[in-house]
Amino acid sequence: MKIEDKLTASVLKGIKELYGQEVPEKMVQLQKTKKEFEGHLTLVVFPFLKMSKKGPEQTAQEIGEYLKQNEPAIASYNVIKGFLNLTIASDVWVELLNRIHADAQWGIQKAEADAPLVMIEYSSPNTNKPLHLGHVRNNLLGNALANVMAANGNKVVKTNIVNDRGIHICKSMLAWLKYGNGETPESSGKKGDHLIGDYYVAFDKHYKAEVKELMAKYQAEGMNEEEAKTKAEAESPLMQEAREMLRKWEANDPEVRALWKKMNDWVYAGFDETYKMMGVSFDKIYYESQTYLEGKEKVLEGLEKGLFYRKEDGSVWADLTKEGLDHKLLLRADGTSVYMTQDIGTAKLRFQDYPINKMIYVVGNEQNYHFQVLSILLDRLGFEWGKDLVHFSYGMVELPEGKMKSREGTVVDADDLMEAMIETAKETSSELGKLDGLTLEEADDIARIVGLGALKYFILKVDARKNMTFNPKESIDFNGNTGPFIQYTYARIQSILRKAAEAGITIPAVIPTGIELSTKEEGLIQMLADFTNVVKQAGGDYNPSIIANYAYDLVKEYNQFYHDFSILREENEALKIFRLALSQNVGKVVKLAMGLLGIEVPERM
RNA sequence: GGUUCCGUAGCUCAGCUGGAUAGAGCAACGCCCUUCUAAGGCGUGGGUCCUGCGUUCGAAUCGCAGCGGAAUCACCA
Repeated sequence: MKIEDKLTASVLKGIKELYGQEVPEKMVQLQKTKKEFEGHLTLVVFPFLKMSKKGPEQTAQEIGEYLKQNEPAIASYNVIKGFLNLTIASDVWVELLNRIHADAQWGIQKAEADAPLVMIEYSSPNTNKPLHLGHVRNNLLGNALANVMAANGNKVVKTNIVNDRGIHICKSMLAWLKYGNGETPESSGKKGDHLIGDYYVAFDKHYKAEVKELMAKYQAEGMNEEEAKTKAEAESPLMQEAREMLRKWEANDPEVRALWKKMNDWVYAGFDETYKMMGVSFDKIYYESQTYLEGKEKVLEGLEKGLFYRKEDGSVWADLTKEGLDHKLLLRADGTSVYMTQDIGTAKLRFQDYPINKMIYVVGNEQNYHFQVLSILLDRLGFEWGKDLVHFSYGMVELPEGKMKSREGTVVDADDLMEAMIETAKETSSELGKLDGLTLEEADDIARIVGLGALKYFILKVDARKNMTFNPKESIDFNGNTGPFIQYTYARIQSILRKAAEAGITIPAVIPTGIELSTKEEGLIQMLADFTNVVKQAGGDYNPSIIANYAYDLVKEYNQFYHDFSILREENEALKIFRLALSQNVGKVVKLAMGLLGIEVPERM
């Protein structure tokens, strides 16, 4: 039983005995005592003044005295204004540590057989260019959120919907045919996704040149700038060719399809490498080329049931005015799908594959309206989870100059960024002389863990809803509130544990009670115990950043303890064992918390 | 214009399910390695919590109004 619950029960009992009233549990506000006051938990007594008919201080005194007499866990109390600060006995803390100590997966719940199934869609790249910083945020958030949901006892299916069709892919294909000279990832030594991305940029370059030329021609013929631009864009031979290619693709033209498959496979091989380095994975991948026709069927079904309506030109619409929104197009007049239709089709396939109880879409906040609409449409179409679907909406990553634009080449490439972070980590390690006595392999592994840890933590510690600025010139920090700071604390703890093992000290399964603890030590146990609540809150709020901030607070507290107290040099044997056990469990919880974020921790650094 | 989100120290951010004197990191300055990893610890300075009104014993937190910024309101995906 949690200490808070135990105390709450005692307070309720006390109120009844002192003031003769039953009060709801909600009125018992127990919170962590602020650092500047003595005590562990604080009871806010203002809500009880009406029944005690006394001032706040006197009421607090009465309740405090009652608890001291009747609740063995309470060692002492003090009253400041309307706040009753309660100090909990050392033995209670040691017993609590023992519970944490006995549970290798402290705070992490396992999914029961009847646990709800949560599907999380994230990443969702286009296959015409490599992953960039925006995807990095998406992938890290999606992966962390999946871990957090699983730690809350849900069955989790991670899924990725790959946008593998459409005009943008045709642009890359066309440029490759025209300017590629048969270049392949093998022949060029480039990653497949980067190779294709280069041709996407090449298309844009040639297209822009064409438009410019045509515009000049039309303007010379007397058109104004805007007219000339519109006409030039419409008549650009390159763009027309790309559209023709898309038509051929939709008509299953064997040649176009073969090229499409070849080039997409190059891209997937590249993506796989990036995902692997990033440490993210998927249980099931869907491709839009396979789902985009499914939505049409579902929409027509809805049309028959009278959920949607058809305009004179043949296009199909949903009337969302009752929900305070607008009319939304679902099928074009020529019968082809739009974005929304595809998402409906994907939903249909997914529900065929899995008994989904909850669907979470990790998609940027520019899609807020889309998901508002999707929720309503899925609900109308009879998907039970449609109404409560979660759009995990995250803010944009911007550069100091503003938004990243892939066509203008201002994007921060995911592979480059990870490589740069690892390189920086390596340099830093070397400067600090941390690599002495390590093999090259060990040093590389640490650099990878630390470099990626810095990047991941940098992104995950921030509330996902907020837009964030990334300055490539100022590399991500390794000191202060950072991933490496947390990893460093973990490595320190492991170093102590290694030394203890070398000295033949073993940590028993049960730490004996009967020792006097410092407030620092008690506070650390309190924080460890709190991890269960943190995981629950992160799951309930769909917010991984809570885990990140918790990990930081915990190691900051531990570092103070580490600085102020001796562990291996402590002369009192019982205390030494306790401190070792405390350190070990801090290390364990740090590793679990970072694991939820998808961040590894090194044994030394 | 409608909708949604954001606004806290010079910068990056916590805190927001109402509670005590609003916290960290970075940057600046000063101190601490013959002692378990100094990627660390300690200290100093730095705030109209966007503004106003309201609810409350109590508001950074809740409500309303306004200001500033972002996204979106496509037969693009």
